[in-house]
Amino acid sequence: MAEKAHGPEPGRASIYDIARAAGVNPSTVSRALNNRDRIGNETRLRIQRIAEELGYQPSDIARSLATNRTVTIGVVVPSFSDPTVGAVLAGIERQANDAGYRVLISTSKRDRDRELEIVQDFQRRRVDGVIIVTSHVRSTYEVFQKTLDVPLVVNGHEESRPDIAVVATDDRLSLRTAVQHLVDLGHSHLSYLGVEDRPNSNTTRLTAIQKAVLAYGTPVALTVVNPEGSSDLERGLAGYKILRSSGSTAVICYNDMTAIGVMSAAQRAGDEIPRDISVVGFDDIDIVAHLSHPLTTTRQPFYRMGRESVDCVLDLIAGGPKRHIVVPSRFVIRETTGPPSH
Amino acid sequence: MAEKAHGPEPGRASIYDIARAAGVNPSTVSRALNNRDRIGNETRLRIQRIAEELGYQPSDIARSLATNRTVTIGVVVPSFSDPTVGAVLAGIERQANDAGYRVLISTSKRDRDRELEIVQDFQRRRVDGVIIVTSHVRSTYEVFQKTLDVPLVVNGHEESRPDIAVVATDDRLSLRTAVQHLVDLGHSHLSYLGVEDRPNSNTTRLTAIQKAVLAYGTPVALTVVNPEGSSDLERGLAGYKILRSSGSTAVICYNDMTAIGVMSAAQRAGDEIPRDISVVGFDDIDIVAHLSHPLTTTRQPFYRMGRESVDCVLDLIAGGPKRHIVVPSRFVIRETTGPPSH
DNA sequence: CTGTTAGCGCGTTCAG
DNA sequence: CTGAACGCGCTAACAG
Repeated sequence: MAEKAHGPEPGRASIYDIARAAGVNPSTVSRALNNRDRIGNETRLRIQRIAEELGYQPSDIARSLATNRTVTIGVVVPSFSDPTVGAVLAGIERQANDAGYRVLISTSKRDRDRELEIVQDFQRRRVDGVIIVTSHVRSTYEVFQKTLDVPLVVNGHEESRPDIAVVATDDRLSLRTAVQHLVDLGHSHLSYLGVEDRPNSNTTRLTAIQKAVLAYGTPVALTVVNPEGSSDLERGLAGYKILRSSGSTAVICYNDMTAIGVMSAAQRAGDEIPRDISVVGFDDIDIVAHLSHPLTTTRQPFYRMGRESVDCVLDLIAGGPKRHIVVPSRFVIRETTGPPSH
Repeated sequence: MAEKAHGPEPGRASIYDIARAAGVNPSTVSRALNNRDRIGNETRLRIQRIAEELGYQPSDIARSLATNRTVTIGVVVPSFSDPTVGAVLAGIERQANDAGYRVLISTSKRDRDRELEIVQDFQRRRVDGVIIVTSHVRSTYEVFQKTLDVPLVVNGHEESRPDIAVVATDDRLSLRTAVQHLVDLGHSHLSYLGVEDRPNSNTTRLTAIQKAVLAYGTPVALTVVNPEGSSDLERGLAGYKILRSSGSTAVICYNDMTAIGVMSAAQRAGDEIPRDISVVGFDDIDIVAHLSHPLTTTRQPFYRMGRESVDCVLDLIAGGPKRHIVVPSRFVIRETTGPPSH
């Protein structure tokens, strides 16, 4: 295919070519092809047939230049290899397509500068709106303020500046439930296994847990572990011995992947779950319900958040207000949590 | 942000505004901003400064209309929720960005018609090239033939029509190695657990296994299972009892996710891996090396395939030939395969 | 070195 | 109901 880059007919005919072939004016062709008013039915059909024959492919870029709209929303995600991102993207694409919009995606790799560059690139491309999934805007706000001139929605942050539209889950509630669950089971020494490369959400979650723990007074202790590693899985693997040596009998992990790492390390160390250690994840990615030890975790409505984000940005485009949407998450108890053995 | 959709300066200044402010001609502004030749250094700097002050954001769509290039390559993927896709996309984005290209992604949901629609949409947007990851082009070729007029590369298919550029791994070699491995361990009754929604690759893999099995003559039997299910995981779960009742002592799964399903079902049934059943996956997605039973599987170079695809399509854009690139995959033996117990 | 003049392909007035 | 003319924002010849 694409035998000769610019063959005779294929694809590169313009409305001028059609107009000439049909013996009409280009503007008439425009009307016919866009099913506009004020055009005769027979000429419309004739023109459409000719367009078909010529293999006419309208140029969206010319159209965008003329209409000043691209019908496109730009999406920034941290990575493609994160299953949670996949679910959000699926929701975004679905809702956007339903509304007749297209989606333009780039990965920030969790890099502040890159995030900013991408948004600026989006603006050069004249996207109608932007969604940033798990963003750094909060800390880069001044720079954004200066150069941003497009409707923007941030997806994933619980709390943010009131002048930024946001769609998020409330991590705190479900983490409080998680702590409650573990305490009810009889655990008096918990630990939190965090990540260092996502300071915002990590701190939010840690704080939520700390608060929840404090509510029980002294009987409950909390150890915080922030292992190094190049992936969540590795961080989980690396964190296990540390938290184990701390004497805690249960661990709440930053997310499911770190939990998988923890469990893998436990298994390797000959420890039994949940007898020797209770494990709690976060996200509820597809696999964790089907692991040898189905994981207790909190289910995040990623797909739905994606759709909500689109609704939110479309509202903005239509001139609506900056909404702050919080969607509920749900704590799911499965088989990796149980009473401590001693 | 985006306080007023079209504020005073922000973002919507054109080279005309700059030209007026600088007292020069618009084309001079164009030259200055694109660091072209034939322009005085002081005027260049002056113009750049003014552009900065006005918060100038060049319009890529106007530029594209003028240059007839978008510096964008369109990518069709089956889904965002597939970890293998994530890796391919990461490679594609990386290589494309390194070459100064952007990437436009849409999901086909494995649907023929949707795949075609997306490619046509890409053409309307005038992308410079297209990459389809795990495509249906082979079976839709006639339709494509008619409407396609853009460099195209298919990623993932082993074999394809010679008139389509392709980047793929050779599944057959590693599957032969897998069969060899199992036979060497003493297995005489294998089974293949396939999927029904990807007939092309599924058939290719099945055929490869059948051929490999036949090479051993009668002593090796092969049972084929194609369980229904809405996800690979579920297909694995559903397939287990069938293949177990067939009497086979080892199973080669379509991919790692189905293998995870199989292992989960085995565990639930009280069977031990690999004592009661040896399990082989395909893909080597990140987690499987860290499961309670590290999975024997074949490692696919997804990231690299993504990069190669970009190189391939850029070659095409530059007028090069339709290449057929085959990148090697590697069979990795871990802990889910062992000798049969009886 | 810089200004002038044409388009790129389409939508959209405003006339007829 | 249709044609003519202009503009979207920018690049690219061709002059000066």
